[in-house]
Amino acid sequence: MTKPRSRRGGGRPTISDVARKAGVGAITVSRALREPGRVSEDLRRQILAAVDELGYVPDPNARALASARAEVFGVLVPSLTNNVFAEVVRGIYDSLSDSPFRIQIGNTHYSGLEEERLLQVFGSQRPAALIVAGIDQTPGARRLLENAGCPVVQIMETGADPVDMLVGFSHFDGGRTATEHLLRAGYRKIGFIGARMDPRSQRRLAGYRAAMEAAGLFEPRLVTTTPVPSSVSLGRELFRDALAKMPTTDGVFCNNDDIALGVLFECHRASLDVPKQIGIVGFNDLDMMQVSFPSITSVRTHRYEIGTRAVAMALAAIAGNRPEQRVVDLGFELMPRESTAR
Amino acid sequence: MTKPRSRRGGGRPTISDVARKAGVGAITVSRALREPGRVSEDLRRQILAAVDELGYVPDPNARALASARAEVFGVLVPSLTNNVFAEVVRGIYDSLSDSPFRIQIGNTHYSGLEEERLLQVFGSQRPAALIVAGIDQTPGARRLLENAGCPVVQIMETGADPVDMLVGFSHFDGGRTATEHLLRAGYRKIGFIGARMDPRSQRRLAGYRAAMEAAGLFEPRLVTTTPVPSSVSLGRELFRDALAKMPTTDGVFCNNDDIALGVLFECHRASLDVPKQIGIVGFNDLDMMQVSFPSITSVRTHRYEIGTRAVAMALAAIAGNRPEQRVVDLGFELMPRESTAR
DNA sequence: GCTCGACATGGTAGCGCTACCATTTGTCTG
DNA sequence: CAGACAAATGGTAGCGCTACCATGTCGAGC
Repeated sequence: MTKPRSRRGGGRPTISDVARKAGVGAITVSRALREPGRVSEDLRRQILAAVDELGYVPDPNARALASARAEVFGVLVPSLTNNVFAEVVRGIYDSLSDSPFRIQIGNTHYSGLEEERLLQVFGSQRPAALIVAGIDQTPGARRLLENAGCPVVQIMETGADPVDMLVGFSHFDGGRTATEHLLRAGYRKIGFIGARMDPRSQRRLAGYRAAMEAAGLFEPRLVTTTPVPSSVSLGRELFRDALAKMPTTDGVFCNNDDIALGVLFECHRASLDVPKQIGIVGFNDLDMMQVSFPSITSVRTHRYEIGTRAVAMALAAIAGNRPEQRVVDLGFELMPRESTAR
Repeated sequence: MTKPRSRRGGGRPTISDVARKAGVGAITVSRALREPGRVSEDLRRQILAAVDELGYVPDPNARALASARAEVFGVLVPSLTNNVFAEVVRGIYDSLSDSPFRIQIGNTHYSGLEEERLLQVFGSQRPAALIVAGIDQTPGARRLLENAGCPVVQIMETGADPVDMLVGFSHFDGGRTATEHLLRAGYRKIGFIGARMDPRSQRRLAGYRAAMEAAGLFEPRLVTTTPVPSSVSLGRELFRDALAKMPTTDGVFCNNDDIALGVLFECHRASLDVPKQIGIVGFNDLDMMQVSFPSITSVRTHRYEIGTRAVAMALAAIAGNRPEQRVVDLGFELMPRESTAR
């Protein structure tokens, strides 16, 4: 009658090792670790001492299995290298670093199908919460989110009909505000240059169009877009295309700051004076916008805050006090700079 | 005598539901899913049909508990927003997207203690593999890696004494090569500008210093560094500081491309001719380096490949055929451009 | 015909933890 | 001082899966 002790486990201490050492029941150890308030001061001390001495670390897999709930935040973003999402993710990490929650990031590559697949994978773990970028999920993905059985926060946008909660801002308004700024500065032949053209870019384009139409200045040939992923070099190329199409262009609203920077560099190369001959507005307001020469006007978005706020809302919902405000609009801020100061 | 069926689980189908439906034992379902070759054609078809019909998805937590091994890659990087690590992580994701492995990223914030803490957390899950940035772990972290019981790949550097496997390149050589290039182009008062100054930056600085000393041109006052995180605007500031200290500076080797871009912008602002009056070399060769005006010489590093290669090595080790080459040097490539062409 | 081993399948017993319920003890009420 | 009730602790029975071992079947080899 030998005890088969630790058939597979690498001999790591388990909760009953701790319990034995502390002279208590296993369940009390479990409680001492998760709800310290429910265990008497004395025992708690004893237990923590035993934990320390044995170097006990709870097994999150066993925990998840027994409680039917993993201490994991699932995060779905379309890109990892895009600075915007990197900032959001950083906000999420920073807000969660002192919590017991682990983070699992999925990269959807801007694909609805991939998003659906990842949602399936993430859902099978019974995560504590899900944070997903965007509001344009496929019907299948939306159903998965609705049945996830955990708080869900959609991020980056605003809208009336979130799955559960929503934090972001209006890309349409951002695009319109940027364009109106150029109009106010006196630019007339204002182009739109955009890469990737995901749903958010589309909404910024729609905002641009609304502003241009309101001014009676919209022309389809002012719009230059591509589904290719955004980059500084692409910005330069697209601007050249745009100028070839419309040589009288006197301003551009760029889909994002990378594109804007590419446009600025092309202006330097082509000896086009910014802001005199060409006005430039970017989107997101990365650090470099204020440093470039000339500095570039941009629409500042609160990316890091979107991450922290999404986590805060999810944590509140987990704790049982779901925020009454299910949709949070963090807005944006136009940062006028030299590139439009003529 | 009611059956307590699914006391807690959200009523999701389990492996025995599938087994019952397919008319086989649970263990056969398990095998059909993990080692299809060991189950007869007939049963396999039946089982997969049942899986489909019920919408069965295996519970990774239960799986991990039973097999004492989670299908998780733990990845530890010092920053999520730094483009360099974002690219590495992208490589890791892309290489793992068709595998059953999930990815868990930890952000160490350049802190050895935080790295140690995260290693503890990650280790408790019994991950399939660990990928960690750098070779300068604390003794405690190194011990945790050695006892992780899974393949470990250190990345971003080369060295003689990896914990297990290592993929990267020599930052010292990179720094020296960049500096030698400036020297060859005729620059003499070459400054070093660096932010953050993590171990890799330190090695690049050491490479710079070696090259300058070999040329008999090293001076401590040519070096301008700060522990502050890197950014374009910081690059501009540091360059101003450097010029104030050493007005005769005629070239700079920048710790990274952000700093280099900041230097370039400051040159524009101060009407310093690049490359005539000031030569600039960056590090990493981000896309924008080739687009800027003038384009900036940089040291191209193979970040994405570091990620894919690290995963390939880990997967090989998991499969039992540990690569004979435990240390892989992916090298780097100097990209000479206008910023040093005088 | 019989043994042997390869192959296919299944049963049993956990993996390490927590939900649920039971028990004990102490404290407060009337 | 009985009764009620809260607080502290423990036992039992799983969570859903897989490692391990057992069983059955079949054809090859003697």
